[in-house]
Amino acid sequence: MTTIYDIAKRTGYSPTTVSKAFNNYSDVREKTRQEILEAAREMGYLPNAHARTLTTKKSWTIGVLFVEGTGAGIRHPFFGAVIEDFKQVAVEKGYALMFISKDVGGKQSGYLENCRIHGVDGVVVLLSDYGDPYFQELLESNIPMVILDYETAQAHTVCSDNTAGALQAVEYLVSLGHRRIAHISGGKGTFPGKQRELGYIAAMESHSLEIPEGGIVEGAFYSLESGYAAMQQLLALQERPTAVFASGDLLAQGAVMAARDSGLAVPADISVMGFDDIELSKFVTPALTTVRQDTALLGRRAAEVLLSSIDEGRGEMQALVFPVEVVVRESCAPPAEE
Amino acid sequence: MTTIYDIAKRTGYSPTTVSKAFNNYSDVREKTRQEILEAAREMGYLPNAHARTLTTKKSWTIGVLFVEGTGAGIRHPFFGAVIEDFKQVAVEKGYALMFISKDVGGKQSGYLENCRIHGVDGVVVLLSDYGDPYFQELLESNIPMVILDYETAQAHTVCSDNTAGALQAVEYLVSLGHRRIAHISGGKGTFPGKQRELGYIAAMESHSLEIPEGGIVEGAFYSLESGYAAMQQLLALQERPTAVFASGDLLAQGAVMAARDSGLAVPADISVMGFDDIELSKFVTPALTTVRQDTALLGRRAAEVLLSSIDEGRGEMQALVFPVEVVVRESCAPPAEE
DNA sequence: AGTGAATATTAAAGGGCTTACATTTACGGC
DNA sequence: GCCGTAAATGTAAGCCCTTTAATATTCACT
Repeated sequence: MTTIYDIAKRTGYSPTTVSKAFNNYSDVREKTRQEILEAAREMGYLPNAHARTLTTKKSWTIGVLFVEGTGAGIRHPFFGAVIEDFKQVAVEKGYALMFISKDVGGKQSGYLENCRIHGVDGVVVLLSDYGDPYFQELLESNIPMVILDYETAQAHTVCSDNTAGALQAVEYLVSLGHRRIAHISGGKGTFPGKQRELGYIAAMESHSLEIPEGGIVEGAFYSLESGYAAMQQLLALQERPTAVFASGDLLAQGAVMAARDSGLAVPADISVMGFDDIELSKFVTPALTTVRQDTALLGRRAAEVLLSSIDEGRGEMQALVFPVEVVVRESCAPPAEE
Repeated sequence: MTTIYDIAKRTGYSPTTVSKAFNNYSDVREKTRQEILEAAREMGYLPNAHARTLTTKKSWTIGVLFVEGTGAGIRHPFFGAVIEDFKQVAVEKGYALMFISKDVGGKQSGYLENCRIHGVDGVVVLLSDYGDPYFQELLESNIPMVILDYETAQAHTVCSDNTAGALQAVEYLVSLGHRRIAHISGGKGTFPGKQRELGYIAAMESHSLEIPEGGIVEGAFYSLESGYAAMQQLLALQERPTAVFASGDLLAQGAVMAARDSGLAVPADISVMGFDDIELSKFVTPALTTVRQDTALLGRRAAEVLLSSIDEGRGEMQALVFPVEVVVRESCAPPAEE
């Protein structure tokens, strides 16, 4: 492995000068720099990131805290899309991404601990359970951080305007003529779930529509299965709703399947609307009418916020909220005449 | 930041002993170790991975080479699933995962270079374009490596039995009574694409079935759009095939949509079969009959192969091939009477 | 020539950890 | 009491790089 010492020996300069040549110090003569760079190329020199980090305290590494345990992980359609765009700008700026787990080598250690051990310069958080004590510990720390799908004054946050999204969704259903609109809520603990539920309630109130007794059902983990189960509950209601707004696309799709299995046609007999616009939503039949989040924008802006927080200190915490839009497809229609 | 020197000072032992205490050397007395560990805990000591790596030459980091550029990246449904399981066993064994890009900080540098700079202990490769010269460069190197969805004698490889899968697919279609079976092939450059096409051809021959002129169409990037276009070509054929075997689920789904847009019902008028069994395949209508790859197994075994290659030297190259299975759902049926 | 200011180069000190090797301590046996 | 061995601990060098402060060189100008 070639080091700056080897280059120094070969060119006759000191290691100091060699190092400076690579780091574009203004006090090495252009001719000298060229000589050194040329030698480095010939010798196949590559800098050692660990040695550099050891002295500079800067690792050029960003920790990625990704949903663990639920079995979704990297597969998670929404977070997966966001992180991909995040990665693009981070890499562009010279950073590498590293997954931070809480149990490494079978030892329970926690996110913060692993961040410290690896000396990451910052962290991007994409979790669904923000109650996790290990996450809280990280949150208390002073590591530059950006969190997705969550809001807190303790860190920069980036999320979609869930409340407004839910509002728009209900608006749309109302505009089709629906009045008995039920809601399949996201998991209790999730931030977007709460927001969307709030938006739903607010929208119903603003139209003076009554929320049917039992008209809000919780679906766990945003999973297809829980959407299915939730829909079964809704269909068993005294007065069956004519439209259902689900907090996630998978929940919605589960609802569609439950309706179908009960002999109801979507959207002829009952309308179903989702949230997220994950990839599969345009392929299912009927294609899902939903609320689209701009994942590319979320990812990109999250990266920008984090990087500038790394460069310029944490500064004022930013809570970025991005607008969403209703994507009309085939799963909603005016209610059937009664 | 607490270091072993701080602990040494506080406990009165030397840094050496402190280091040994952490590394479970047998020559520190149990009582001493306890004292040191206790002090470390009180002082909030955490080891510095970079310093450790610098001396030991072992980074406990695995580089992940993930499809770039096509826009799919982490979203890629198949690779995403595989890497998730890979990650699980790697983390379990104490490794962290780091994404390796070829252009960092706007500089074109290449995979190998970045692996060296970060001193990764090994690399897992999930690419679709294995012709990339930067990948070739990496392949020539001696970095422990496991490659997915590819075969070469130069590295350990893990893939599904694509040929057999294609064979089984055709078998199944034949068993339903189909004889005019067309194929939508994967991209020219992809390894699984070639394998599956070969399997298709072999299967057709073994049944003495003629491959219709123009009955093999290439779909680029395994994308929905190219599946759609390919299907349009097939439907325009003199004698329309009664069944189409597509090299990927997205291709297949595109084909289904093309058929539908041409006024054909799937599977009543034409059967469509896919490959991969990505998540959405069970949600579309008709649910896609396809060939399932065991992504969990692929990921897990890939990790095991890589880790043992790291521990015990590269050794004999292994080419692991895993069986696949036909998943019967709704998109295939016996051909219509003529 | 001599001065001072600017420019170019280097020595040396870390950064936090591991490890080969050296040294000290403990202890049973004579 | 002294020796030898095994067990426990310590010294010091080294991993590769950066950075501060000091030294050397150049050059313009009296």
